[in-house]
Amino acid sequence: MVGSEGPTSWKRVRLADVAAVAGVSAATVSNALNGKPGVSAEVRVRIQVVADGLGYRTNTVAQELRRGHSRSIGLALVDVSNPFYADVAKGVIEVADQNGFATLISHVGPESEHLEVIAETFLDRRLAGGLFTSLCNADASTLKLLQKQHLPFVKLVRDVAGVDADWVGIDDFAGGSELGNHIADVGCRRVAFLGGPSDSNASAMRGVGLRSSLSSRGVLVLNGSDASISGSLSRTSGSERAHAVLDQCGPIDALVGGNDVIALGILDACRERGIDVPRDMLVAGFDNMSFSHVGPLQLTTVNVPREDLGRKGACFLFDRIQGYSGPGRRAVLPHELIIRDTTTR
Amino acid sequence: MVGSEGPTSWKRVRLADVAAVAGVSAATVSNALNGKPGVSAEVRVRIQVVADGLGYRTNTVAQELRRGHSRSIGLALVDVSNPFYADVAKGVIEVADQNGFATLISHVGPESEHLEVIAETFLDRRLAGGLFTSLCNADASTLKLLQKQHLPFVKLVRDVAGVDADWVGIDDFAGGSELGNHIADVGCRRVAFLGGPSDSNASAMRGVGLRSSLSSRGVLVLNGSDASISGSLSRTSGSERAHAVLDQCGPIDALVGGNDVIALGILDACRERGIDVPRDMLVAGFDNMSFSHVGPLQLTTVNVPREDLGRKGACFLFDRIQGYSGPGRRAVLPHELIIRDTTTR
DNA sequence: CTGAAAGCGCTTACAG
DNA sequence: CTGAAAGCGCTTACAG
Repeated sequence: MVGSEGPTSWKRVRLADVAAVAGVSAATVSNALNGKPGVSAEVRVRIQVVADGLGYRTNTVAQELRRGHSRSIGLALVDVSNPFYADVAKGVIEVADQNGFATLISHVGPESEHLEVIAETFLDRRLAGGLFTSLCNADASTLKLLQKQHLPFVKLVRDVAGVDADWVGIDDFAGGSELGNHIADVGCRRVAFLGGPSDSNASAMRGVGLRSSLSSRGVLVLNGSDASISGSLSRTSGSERAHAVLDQCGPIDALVGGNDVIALGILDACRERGIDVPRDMLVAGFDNMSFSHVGPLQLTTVNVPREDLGRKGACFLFDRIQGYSGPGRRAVLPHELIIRDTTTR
Repeated sequence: MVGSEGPTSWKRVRLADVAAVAGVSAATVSNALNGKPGVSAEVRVRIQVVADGLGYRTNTVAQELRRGHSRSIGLALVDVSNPFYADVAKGVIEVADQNGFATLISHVGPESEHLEVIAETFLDRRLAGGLFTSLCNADASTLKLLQKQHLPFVKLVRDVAGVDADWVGIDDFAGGSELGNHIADVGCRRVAFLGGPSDSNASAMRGVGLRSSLSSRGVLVLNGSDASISGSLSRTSGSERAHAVLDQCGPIDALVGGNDVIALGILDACRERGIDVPRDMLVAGFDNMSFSHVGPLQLTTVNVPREDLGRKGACFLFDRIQGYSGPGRRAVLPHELIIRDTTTR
């Protein structure tokens, strides 16, 4: 058996080895193994037997080079251990698997630090395409580089202005607006919003939607022009900003986080100050992460179909990989307001 | 500029194009771009300018084929959207990035369904190595195939008997045993354990450790030979088994989950039955997932350094990729018992 | 139905 | 310091 003659001189078995043993040409082995026509049944079987016996495995790298296209896609995200993106990644991987593609996951830094490096890696590896999350407006030039190099890609969740490409997300404005109406419905008059980063268009639209419905209902948004309105999507940021707003804005009926992680920080601050949610104040978040409905105090939030987002994005990408080349499409997936303990008195 | 002459006939610029424009040979361009000696400073600069001007990007696929080794590693896990593995993945990706390697993430099914297919993919893509989580004993033959093909890999978290390879995990027995001592310390006399899958050696050792310390303290393990002792690592499984045990085993002082997700299910069951934790009964989990300390009722658990596990595993793998070939090593990372509300009266 | 030859885009000895 | 040639392991027209 090939491969058992000592560790120093070990070589993987190549297609040429199979051809030699089977007594046919490399071309015939290639055709047989790839199920192409023009190989007699008898030879086909013989080649398969020899290949199996030798433990032959095709070399995908050589295949890709020769065929001129790879069967891998790239997914760029801020952090796989962020459950939001982990769910998106799951959807992407699922569709990629179904298409026989591998998924390569890269981490961009929290401020898109490495996006350009990642894009270049995708290019160098000749990936079939890419999916980008956590985009901010400054990334437009990098995405344009990708377009110049004809690498198909889709924008997930966040959009970036001035780059015509497929996008998949939800209607953040509508989500924010529905949440605002609910907050008004339950009688709040003085509300503060602790949003996400100012350069995320998704975060921005959530805030705009929320504030538009709130003010149309005559509800006061206390920190409209305040620094607290935007910040990082972290629990500590939520807690710190909640404290700041509670110190500065007088009585508050409800505090809304730009996502559930921020809302968790808000709940931390409430615990620290002895504020009883929902008796003394209401709290809501965004995203419907699993941790938002663990334990006795469950969070009101807006559901975002994260896996579906990943799946739909991957489908868009595979359309393009398979040759579709129309203008950028937009898929707006359904969101849903979920009312739980923290806004129910 | 190359690449602007119409969409129908677009070609990426190759090293040969750079050579032609710069008026040197391909070999010289290669040496210059790869920082090899033997290229005059003047020529080196000229080549760089031409390459940049043309928008040249090296073709990693061709490089890999020629050099005979890839700069990608594979990571197999049950599900990236499982936060346990997402954290492990984060550690792996971090170290891979530092080494200039890409990380390819594959999903094995819940019962290792696709592990063999994934292993073959890793082989076919000529990956530099692989990291495997969620392994069960039936996977030994697949791992041996990898060894026969000389693909370096490491086993993460779960171990599988009979496969000599690097392993990184924690001392699950000791973790279980410490948890058992704590449960005994707070005065419990009748305890049930709702563990993970029977073919996971990590789950098994947690149970063995817990039960050994419990019985040495004279505490009764109610479901020692019961079907409820093992099951899937899901919230519903935890809840269902908690109900079963509460129905069948008489009074219970504490219910311990094989991981935090199961413990969450136990808490669900308690809520449904009106059992007040920790007043009426104590609950503990394992893993210290972030959701275990959200909200007012925080879970006692055993911390597992998940990112470190991923990092250490990747370091082991890179040792081997860089030529180390000693026998399988074992890294036991520190765990820590974390006592919170659910076992504090 | 089968094979000889060329080529995907690089890098690596080897000569000069 | 630079270049011509061979080759990594495949696949793809093209002949026979």
